[in-house]
Amino acid sequence: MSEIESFFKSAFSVDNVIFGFDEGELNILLIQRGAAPYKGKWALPGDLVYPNEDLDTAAERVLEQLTGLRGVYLEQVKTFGSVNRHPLGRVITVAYFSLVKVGKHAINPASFAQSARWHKLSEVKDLAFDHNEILDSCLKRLKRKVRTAPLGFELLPPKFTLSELQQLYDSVLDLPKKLDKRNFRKKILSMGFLVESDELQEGVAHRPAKLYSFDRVKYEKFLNEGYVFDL
Amino acid sequence: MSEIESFFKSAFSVDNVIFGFDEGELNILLIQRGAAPYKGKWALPGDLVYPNEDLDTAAERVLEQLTGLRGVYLEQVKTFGSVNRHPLGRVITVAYFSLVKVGKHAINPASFAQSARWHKLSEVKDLAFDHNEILDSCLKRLKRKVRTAPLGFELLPPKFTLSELQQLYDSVLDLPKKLDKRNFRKKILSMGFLVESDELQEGVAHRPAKLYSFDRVKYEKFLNEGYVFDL
DNA sequence: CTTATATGGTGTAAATTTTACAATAAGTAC
DNA sequence: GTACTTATTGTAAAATTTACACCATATAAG
Repeated sequence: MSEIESFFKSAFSVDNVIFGFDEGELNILLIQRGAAPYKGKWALPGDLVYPNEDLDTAAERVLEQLTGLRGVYLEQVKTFGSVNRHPLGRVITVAYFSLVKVGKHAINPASFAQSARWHKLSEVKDLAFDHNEILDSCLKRLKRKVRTAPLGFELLPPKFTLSELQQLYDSVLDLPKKLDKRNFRKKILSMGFLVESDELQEGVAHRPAKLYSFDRVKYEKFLNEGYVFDL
Repeated sequence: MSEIESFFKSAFSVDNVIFGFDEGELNILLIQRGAAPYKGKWALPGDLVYPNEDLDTAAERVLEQLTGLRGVYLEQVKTFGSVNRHPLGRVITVAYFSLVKVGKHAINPASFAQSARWHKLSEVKDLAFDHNEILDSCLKRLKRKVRTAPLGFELLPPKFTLSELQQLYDSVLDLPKKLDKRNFRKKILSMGFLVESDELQEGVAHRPAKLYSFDRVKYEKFLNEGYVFDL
């Protein structure tokens, strides 16, 4: 094999850390591998990139095949290419993370693996390949990004309470101390892109909270006036 | 050709945005292409990744072959993989940026291209391939990173004046208003990891400034005490 | 229906950080 | 020695961040 040919003995893939928020906790969607290598192990959903497919498109495809969702938030994070990261050959993988609303979709593992399900982030361990490292990178990115862009809303239903929103931030940021309730509400409301609905929370055994929603147009105005999201 | 084979009809490369700081301005090191495609055009230095080479190693190699420098700051930024980004085939490229001290090295274009030289960032335009887009991403990353980590020092000689340091920040950040001199000095000195030397600036036609240097050990202490670099 | 329980919702004062701003000091050039 | 250029330093006002506690309103239990 000529030297130039050997450059083409490689493939590239995308892997997707799909974050969801459920039961007050950050979750990720994993597949269980149905074949070697790492048969039976949990792994990030991913696939080889098709020859005529852009990277972002491949990441969207993986997500859509698994969840049926389109148009969700997706961000490229980092590329992993250690020589021996894949037992069967040289495969470099581009890691993405996406944010989905848990429950707004059915999971279809068939196209990928023997099974797939949500895992509490706190219970994830020992993934296939270098996927623990990939997860760490994506989580770190999420923690940063969630403070500088209004991404939290991608993980919540269209209408949510301020406590749910704060719980989300507390969970994602995982700070030694929880955010202060009054200060959090003051700050997020002062930005002016959350709109109060006239609906209330239902089915709770206590005073129901008001439901709010994120107004994208108002957020654009907020940006155009020179403000920045910073939590 | 079988479908699986077609996955291997691709290659990957690294491209490196090498930043330097000279004459009060941010500069980048470009090569001039000696062969098609884009013959004669200026481009980012880069190369295919060897079959047994890690991505970071490839980026270090490109930098070392061009400048002779090792151990400089290098950071992966983003991967570009549009189907048609390379006229000769499917090549995805992992973009890195590095920070070097201009003048501490000789440039050796031979291994890459017909020539190579530093360009003022403000005068760079119309690069080969999608390299303008890559440059934009790296510059954006640098702008963010320089405020949250003590990277500026990588672009300066070991001993520098506070005015040089501020000039660097003004240049990199390119804000509508320059930083305030007194506030800048107060803030950076209060972090406690710049050490004043007993030397003075030489060869200037005005009061010479004190020279300072960055103390990496003191910076580690600063971090361990829970502070964060934030400028 | 009364009480227990749980979360929702709200304001203010102190501490800290950020901002704005100008006069003197110390060199070289002529 | 005079002109010129950049170096160096402090303070007051404004803005932001932090800390903190009580009453409201719903369901659940008795």
